[in-house]
Amino acid sequence: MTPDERRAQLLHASREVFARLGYHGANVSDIIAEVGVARGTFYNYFDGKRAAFQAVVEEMIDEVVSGVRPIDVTADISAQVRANLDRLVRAMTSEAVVRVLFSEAVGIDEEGDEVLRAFYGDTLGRIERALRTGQALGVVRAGDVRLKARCLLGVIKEPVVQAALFGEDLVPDALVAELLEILASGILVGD
Amino acid sequence: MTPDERRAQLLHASREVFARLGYHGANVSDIIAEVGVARGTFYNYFDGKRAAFQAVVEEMIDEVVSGVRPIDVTADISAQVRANLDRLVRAMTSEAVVRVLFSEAVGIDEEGDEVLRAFYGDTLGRIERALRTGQALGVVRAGDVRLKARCLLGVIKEPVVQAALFGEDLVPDALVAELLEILASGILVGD
Amino acid sequence: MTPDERRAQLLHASREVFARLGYHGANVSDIIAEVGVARGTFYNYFDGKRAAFQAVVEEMIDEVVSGVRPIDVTADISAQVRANLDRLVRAMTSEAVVRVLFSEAVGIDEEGDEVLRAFYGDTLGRIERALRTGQALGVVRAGDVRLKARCLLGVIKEPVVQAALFGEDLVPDALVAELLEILASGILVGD
Amino acid sequence: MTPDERRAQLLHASREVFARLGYHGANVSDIIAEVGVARGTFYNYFDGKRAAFQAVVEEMIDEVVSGVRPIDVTADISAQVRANLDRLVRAMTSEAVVRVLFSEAVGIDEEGDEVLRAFYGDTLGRIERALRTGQALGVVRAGDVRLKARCLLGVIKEPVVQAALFGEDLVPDALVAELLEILASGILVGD
DNA sequence: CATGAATGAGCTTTCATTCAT
DNA sequence: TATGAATGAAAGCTCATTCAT
Repeated sequence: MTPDERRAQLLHASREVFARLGYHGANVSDIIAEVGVARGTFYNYFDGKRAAFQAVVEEMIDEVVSGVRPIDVTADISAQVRANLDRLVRAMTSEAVVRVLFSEAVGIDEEGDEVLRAFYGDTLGRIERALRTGQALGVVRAGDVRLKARCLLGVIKEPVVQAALFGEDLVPDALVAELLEILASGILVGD
Repeated sequence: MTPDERRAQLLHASREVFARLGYHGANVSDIIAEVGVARGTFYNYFDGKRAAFQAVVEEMIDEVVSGVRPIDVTADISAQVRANLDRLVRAMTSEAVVRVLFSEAVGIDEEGDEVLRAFYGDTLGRIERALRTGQALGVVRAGDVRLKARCLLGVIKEPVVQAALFGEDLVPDALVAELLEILASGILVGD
Repeated sequence: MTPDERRAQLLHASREVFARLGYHGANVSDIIAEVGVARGTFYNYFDGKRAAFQAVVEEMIDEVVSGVRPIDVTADISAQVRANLDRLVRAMTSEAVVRVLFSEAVGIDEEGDEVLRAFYGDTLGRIERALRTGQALGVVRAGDVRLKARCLLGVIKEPVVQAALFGEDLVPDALVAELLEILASGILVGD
Repeated sequence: MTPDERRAQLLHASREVFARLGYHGANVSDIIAEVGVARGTFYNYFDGKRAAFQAVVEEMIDEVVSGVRPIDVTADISAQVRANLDRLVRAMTSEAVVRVLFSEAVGIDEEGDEVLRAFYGDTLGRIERALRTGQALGVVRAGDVRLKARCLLGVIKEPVVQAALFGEDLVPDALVAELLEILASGILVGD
């Protein structure tokens, strides 16, 4: 087993353990037990529990962020929006991601918050840009884009978080459909 | 100082400390230092750190939930919706509430999750009922009410959470206005 | 047992243990075992192993330093010198003091070195002042007082250190007598 | 690179590292990093950290001890004494030697103490023999030679140790001159 | 009721050493 | 000989909780 494989193995185990037990509930012991490796080995690959968690968070952030692609205004926009939404929802529809990224990662320490701010800053920035492009094209309503972006993020995230909290399986397609409708028309019957 | 006052005092201090330091970052020492009372006294009023936190969470849940009143269909509906949103946003626009309820309270233990599920179940139930009423009245679009309710919660909650994460002051009025627009018409320019 | 007594008890045990095992050889476990107290109790009284050691060192420094009294030039000088030497030698003729102060305390960390520098600075300062007074009175040879002071300290300290290293019992009186002779006439037969 | 060269290289690096960081502060990692060699290689040449330190100590002891030559009574004695002192002071006036030999080497374990006892026994034995010769020749005062030897060692060693502790540069010539005066006449103005 | 000294399980982390390649 | 991944014993420290006063 090469060092790279070992590291991957430990990272994977960390992800499992942190998702199952949470940051504070998880021990280094749990992680090494999962891999079947000695305590010292863990510290050969990560600076500590905190660093392993950070690595897990960053991996998850990558998964989520990489799903959001910039909109090509010369192609079918609504198809791209739908595709982005779809990838985003699917990336978030992993209990592990929800648990770790949206719950455990919050408020561990200042450095962790920094990473999270970077994540949200990045994600929201992408959404904002898309919205601004949409405004220029006349397909997005006028108004505070930052606020709209946050609302949009919330409308996507919350159903996922709630499904995880209640242990339900989320059907991505249904959520995407609902989201598209809300995007298009809101919730109230506009006349 | 009567026992009730003592308990209130300790609860208040707990709230402050948990909001400032988070559940895992806070010590019983911090709480008793805030009140200026001996360690044993704390345990005379609460079963432990966990129980004090639970009490804080429940107090906060009450504050948030009590803001959402049932809609009286014989009166001006949109005014009631606006008023509900307003109270909800204001109740959540306390850094303490956001920090404790939306971050720290998640995933501490199974019992805590139960309380949280109750909270969200209650809140979402109220929203669902309102939506169903709205559907019956023809002012809310058809479709999965549970999903809509969660989306609605997210659209309210996320801007608040993000503002807290980035340390910004949130203007409730602006948020409420935005929310109303999204409710009514979505984000995209309807045809 | 009052807190003060407890602290004294722990300090005493720390002194014993550090003297016997050295700083690096000693564990907090050794100290609490000596007292028969729980681990946490130790940390209620000292910030940690390092702090307990510091306290021991400072106690010992006090014992040694307090033995050196300023010379009253209006009284019998040589008697005072003899008395000072006597107290100094006796204070240092404790295996514990020698071991801890002259061996273990050196080079633990920068803060520890600072304390040690303060100790030596203080002690050597007293000796220097006495020598300068002696020079003014014409009873001490001219020359670099700082260097003389260090030589003087060495001539006192080394026999004590060596006796400890070889596990011999040192007879303070014999050492004091020898020191007085060296002070007065050196080692070589003067012309 | 021959095995002998490798060993010398590792020994040199150990010396550097132990002098800089002290025995307990130094890691095997530090030593191999200094040489740029793998961990296992270190253990091919030394039995372990302890053994490498011992080798360093013994090397230093040789340097110091070899400076003290027996007195040839048929030649100029005081010139030989001066030369011995000079070599001794110069050998000790290396921060590395002082740090390692006079601080770190003390009290590591029983075996280390044995080596140190051997060193001091040897050095003090040489000094004692010289003193005894001097007594026979009538140039050294009568009295306990062992005690005198220790005092003599202390008067040499302490200024060196103090200079190292305070980070001062020691001028060997000045120290030698002072030592010669103390040897000859003590510190007090005789008769 | 209030006090606060005592408890001790449990956690993270270090690092000298080994040994298969 | 050189390598370096793996090992695991051992240490320091925290802090929620208890209970005798």
